[in-house]
Amino acid sequence: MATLRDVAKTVGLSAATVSRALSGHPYVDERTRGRVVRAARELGYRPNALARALRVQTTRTIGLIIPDIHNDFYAESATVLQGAFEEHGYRLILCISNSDPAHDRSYLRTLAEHRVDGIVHVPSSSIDAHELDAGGRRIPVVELLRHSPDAQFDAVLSDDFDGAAALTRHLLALGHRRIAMLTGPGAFSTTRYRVDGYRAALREAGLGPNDELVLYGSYTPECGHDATRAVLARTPRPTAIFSSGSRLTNGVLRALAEACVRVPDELSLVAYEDPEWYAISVPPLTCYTLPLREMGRVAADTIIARVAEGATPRPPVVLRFAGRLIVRESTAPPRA
Amino acid sequence: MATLRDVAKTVGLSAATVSRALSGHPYVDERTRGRVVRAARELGYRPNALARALRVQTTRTIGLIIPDIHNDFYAESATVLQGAFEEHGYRLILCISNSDPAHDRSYLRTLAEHRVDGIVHVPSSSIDAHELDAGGRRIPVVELLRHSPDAQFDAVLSDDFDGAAALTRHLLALGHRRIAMLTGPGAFSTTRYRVDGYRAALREAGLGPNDELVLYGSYTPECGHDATRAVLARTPRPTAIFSSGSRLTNGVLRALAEACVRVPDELSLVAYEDPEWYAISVPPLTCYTLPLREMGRVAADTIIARVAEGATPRPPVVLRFAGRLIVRESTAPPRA
DNA sequence: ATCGGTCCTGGAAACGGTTTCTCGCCTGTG
DNA sequence: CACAGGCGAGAAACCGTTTCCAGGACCGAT
Repeated sequence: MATLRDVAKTVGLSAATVSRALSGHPYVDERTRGRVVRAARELGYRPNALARALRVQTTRTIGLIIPDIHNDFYAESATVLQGAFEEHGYRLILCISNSDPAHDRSYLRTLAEHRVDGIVHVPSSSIDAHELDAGGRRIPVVELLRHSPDAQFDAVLSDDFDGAAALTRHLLALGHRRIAMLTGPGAFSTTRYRVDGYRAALREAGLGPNDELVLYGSYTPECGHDATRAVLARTPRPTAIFSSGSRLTNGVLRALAEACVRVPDELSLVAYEDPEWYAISVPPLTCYTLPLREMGRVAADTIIARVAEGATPRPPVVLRFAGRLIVRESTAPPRA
Repeated sequence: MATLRDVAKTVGLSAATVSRALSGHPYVDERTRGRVVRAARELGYRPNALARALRVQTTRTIGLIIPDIHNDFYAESATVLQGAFEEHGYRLILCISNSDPAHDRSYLRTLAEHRVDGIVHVPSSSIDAHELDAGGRRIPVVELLRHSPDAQFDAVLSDDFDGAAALTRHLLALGHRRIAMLTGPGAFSTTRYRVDGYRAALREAGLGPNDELVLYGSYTPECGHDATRAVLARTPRPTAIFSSGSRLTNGVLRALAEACVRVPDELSLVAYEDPEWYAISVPPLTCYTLPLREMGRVAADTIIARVAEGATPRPPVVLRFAGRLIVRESTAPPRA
């Protein structure tokens, strides 16, 4: 077995003393401690984290729910968060929701049942706050990147409105007027803000809202591919495409290559996010990059602070991080 | 609080009955069950997974340790595994080791302390089998993609030898003779097998082992970039590059673009793995793709079977999956 | 000699579920 | 009427820790 009691038995001490000896408690004789640690090692004793957590009512574990592990966007966040938690002695449980509200809720429930101390959530659904009640107290939640506005959670967001507006303005300044926007589900706050930013930029330029050029879908390469084909078939054909996610961009490029449309000569392309391969794409892509590392760190600090302060009610804080436009070679003035 | 006993108190029953009512036990009056579930819902009762696990001595949780979440290779494995576990009612705890042996071991220990029922491991170090003793029994482990040969674990591997040989033969058949190989740490089994495959293909072609053309590093874009610059500086310059990992490939392409080396006119490029962007790269990359989905599923089935059969000792099985050469447009006969 | 601290150690009660054992009740049967 | 057996429910033990409460030993001060 090798439980605490087994160790206690072999050294002829009580479980209490063994526990104290191993957890560095003062008031335990150094020779006794030596005997205990030696016996523990020999028996291959490994503490049971479950039992400990049950007793001390804290797991030092934080749950992270992200929609998609293939998206650099979220992969990067996960990496940063994990590093930050490690520094503070927290473990990370990573869940992948595939942007499915049912999965989303199910993971939330699971994490609550496992009594994680806190949750960092990239929501794919709006959630009932009381789903998070567990063992009497409310589990602290920090929302990352996406926002469920009615629920009163802390949030660390990017300024999607500004980002989309910046990309659109860049195209407008080059002279583009028919700009197709490819984006994800309208249910996500990110999608809505980006579309709003796009519209606002058009309005600034005195253009009416051409909502027939906004194509909603899911953030997958297939969707980007199909939407691009649809865009290319339009008459008059748009002179620029705004891809609202890196996996969409993948499909966009494939469709453009299939149709032998040259970028930026025949069509300009701007994209949200900046995964590794944007810079080495041919041509390198003009994009809007987010300070993901910083955002991840802030999210980690926020949730850790919330956990530490306990149930003290404090109004939620919402932070928005500005990104940066990177002009590369996928944009040029329209030809015609 | 909302514990089981609280529910019991409000409906005037014993904790035992409430437990039975909620877990679908027979021999509990249907009207009683109704009252219990109603009360549980009203009180917001949420079972404590820790307490349950402590009692029933199983967590229905499986740990997965991967080196790098940014690598499509592992991201895909994680996705497949998660899906498979979900079907069988297992949860997944995902740990990212960054290919650091210290992290690797630390996660192994953490997972053991949390009494996961099994572990799927992409090893970054050779591990002591007895590190996995926990609560008396040995936690089952399945190794994925990489192999620690001395430890007696089940393993689901790709045939790295064959893959590297296939890519090298493809280049040789086109007439290449000076083929540089860019690869990761020599400590990984994957790296060693791939280098062996490369050497074997050269030997078949009657070429001596030109080990000065094998550049070891780490599987990062920076490393690919720097190694490529080093390769380009060699005289005579190699006519082809073999990139042994997708993040390496990223750096290779960037370095080639900076040096204005055209692919495949001036230099051919083959790459291991096949992430989404290989096909839309310019030119699309010739590569060796692995049946990741299938491998993930087999790994999941294997670990679940091991968990189910308990401590029954059974000799470890090692499976190797063959991949497939995909010839795209990054390879051509050498010019000179 | 008594008292009041430190310094060690042990007993026992949690933590929140599950499971075994037991027991009473009811019904049907010989 | 005695009895077997199925059903429903409760008491108590258990999982492996931590921690509160006590108590004994030892020391110096009163």
